[in-house]
Amino acid sequence: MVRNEAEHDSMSELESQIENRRRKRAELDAAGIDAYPPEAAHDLEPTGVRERYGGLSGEALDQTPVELAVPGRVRALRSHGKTAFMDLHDGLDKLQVMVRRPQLDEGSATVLENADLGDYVWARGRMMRTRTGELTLLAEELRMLSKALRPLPEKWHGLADVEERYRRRYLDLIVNPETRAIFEMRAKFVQGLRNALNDRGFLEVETPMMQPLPGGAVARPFVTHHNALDLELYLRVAPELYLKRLLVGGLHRVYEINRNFRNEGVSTQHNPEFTMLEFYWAYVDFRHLMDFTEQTLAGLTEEVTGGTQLRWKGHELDLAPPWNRMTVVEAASHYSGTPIGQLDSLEGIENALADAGLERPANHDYGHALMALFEATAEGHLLQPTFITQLPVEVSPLSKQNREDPKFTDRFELYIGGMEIANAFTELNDPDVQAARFRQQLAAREQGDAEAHRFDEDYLRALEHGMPPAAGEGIGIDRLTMLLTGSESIRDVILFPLLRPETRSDGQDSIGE
RNA sequence: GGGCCGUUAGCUCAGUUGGCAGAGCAGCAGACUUUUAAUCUGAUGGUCAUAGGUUCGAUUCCUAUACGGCCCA
Repeated sequence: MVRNEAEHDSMSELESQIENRRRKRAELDAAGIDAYPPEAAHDLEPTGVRERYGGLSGEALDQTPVELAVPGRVRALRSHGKTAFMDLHDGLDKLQVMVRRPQLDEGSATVLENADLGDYVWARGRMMRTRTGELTLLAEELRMLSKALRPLPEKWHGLADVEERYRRRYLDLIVNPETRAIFEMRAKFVQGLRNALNDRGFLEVETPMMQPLPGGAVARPFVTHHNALDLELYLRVAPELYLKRLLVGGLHRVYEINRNFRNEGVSTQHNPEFTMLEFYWAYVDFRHLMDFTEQTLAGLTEEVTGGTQLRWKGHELDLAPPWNRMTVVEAASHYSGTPIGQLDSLEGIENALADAGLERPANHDYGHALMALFEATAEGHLLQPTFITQLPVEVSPLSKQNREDPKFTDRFELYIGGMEIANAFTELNDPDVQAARFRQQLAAREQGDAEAHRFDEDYLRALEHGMPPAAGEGIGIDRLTMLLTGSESIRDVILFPLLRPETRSDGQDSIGE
């Protein structure tokens, strides 16, 4: 296609910047300098240099010279005629490098000539302090470690465009130190959880993420296919049923920290893949897990953030034990303003739903109605850590019933900041009762409840071999990280959250259709 | 799925009640031997998300679409 002149020689701003950088790369090539050398022998990175020599005065550095080779990404470049300064970053800290052009060998001078913001550069020289007292490497030699062909976002404002931060997380991490801090805190917290469990004799295991029968949670699964076996498989919605098979197998304290996949909408609190800790503890019941949970989460919060208080959406949360404990009925009654006695029948709850202007849930039973009332009226108010106990049996197909009131199960959900953070219960280990629960779920499924639990014969068979009394819990790592870091969207605590694929904006897609 | 909002230079943002599109940073050319958001001079850089429509004229108004954000389901 013939285009007119104006279009012909036009080069976008970005293209011309890339062109400039490629030109510099070519000049390095022409000088016989490898723009992408295979290694970079060095003494310390910028953070290490500061840790080690940050306390030394200029005089001390002059008296006992320190020679160092340091690599890093060029984040600032200030040229003053015959002198130039560059800041080398390692992601945590920076080190200023000073060069005097007349004192550089020819190769180093070529590197300086052709250095841009964003390049990885290596500098060797002597440590000193400048007139302003800045700890500085006075370089005698420079090497290019990796030539960046694209420009970085602006140094001062960083990368603000939310979509760009998620799609190009590497840029977000380079220019926004808060982003890095979130993921470091997340890692530290997960490590603390592992330590807490390992210290109590738990064994970390990995169970299938691809399951022939999805189970362990009320959720819709992703479907996939194994070619060689010609087998429908589901990405797991929970590891629960496999971990409990391990209880049967005598692994009496087990846990797994990994991804679950639920085929549902995306929101500030939901990503289709998310990370859960699930652990199972033989011979204890759900009350024991409440104690363990509040102690452990409060302790780790303090360890990671320095205190038990958290700022969350303008509120001050305090994770210091003891935490509130109330039953679902108590919470629903309190926050909906319904007399507690009215909530012991399906009819009473449906009246309360109607009074609150809420629709009846599709599953026409006591448990689903009660949970609908609770979720609509109470959940968002539960800012301070609160254990909501005694969930109804209809929504708890894997929990053991309460011995006094069989309408309810020995189960709790933990709410913090208005979000469900954890879910735990005394495990149902009576194979006959479990079989009956599966049948009930099957009936619900046949009536159109796509989230109802499947009938898992292989799991029942395991229970028939005897599972010790036990309690199990799942803790949402992403949401906890949100609380710890004050992130109001789950996408801010997941490195690569699910986004729709980018489409080209040059109109090409709209032609074919 | 619904409602509201956003999309302007590589980045961060102005702006046009419809009349040649603006700044800072980055980039380019130059000056400068202790700067650190270096400074100074100069010249650049735009399909104003995409596709239609209204209009003498649309980046601006209208419609649709894409992607994103927030809220609701």
